[in-house]
Amino acid sequence: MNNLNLGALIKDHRKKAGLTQLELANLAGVGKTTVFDIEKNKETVRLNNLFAVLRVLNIKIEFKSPLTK
Amino acid sequence: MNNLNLGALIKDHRKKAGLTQLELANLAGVGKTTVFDIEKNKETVRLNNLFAVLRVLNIKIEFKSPLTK
DNA sequence: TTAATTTTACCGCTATAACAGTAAAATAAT
DNA sequence: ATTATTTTACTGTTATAGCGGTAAAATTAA
Repeated sequence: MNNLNLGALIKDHRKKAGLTQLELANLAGVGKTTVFDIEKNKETVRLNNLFAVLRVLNIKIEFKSPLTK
Repeated sequence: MNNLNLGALIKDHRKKAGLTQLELANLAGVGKTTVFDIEKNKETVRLNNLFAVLRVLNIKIEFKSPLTK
């Protein structure tokens, strides 16, 4: 899905990992502004930056369609 | 997963939909270069552009982690 | 084969994401 | 309450994604 709550999902995972936005940003190798934007569901972020954040939080992406099922 | 074959997945769906890169780009409201880049697994594309392409092809995204399971 | 289509790969230009500061809200801790 | 921490929201600058145009490969159709 075009998950509009991706930001909330990431924030929740970050909190449970005991990380601040700045710590997550440093671990992911992105700027703090980018983490802030991602958690605010700003969809103009770049895919590589999102991937870097997801990797730190151990969140996997799956793509599904009628063809892949 | 940080699906490295997202490009191939999209290309496959596009082909099965009988669309050219240019047609898909127009339907998604992005430039042809963007579709080309996405199919080449260029991860610096912007999330909104990827979402627009996925929507046209009816591909859904899911995020999974030990916490969401 | 040849012709038509599509994909790949450039180009220059424009718009803006990403960045590190900074500072003010908001939240949490004492 | 006060203090410390974190988040939010700006800034100016820099790097580059995205764009249409073009043209050459590659692929497909005739």
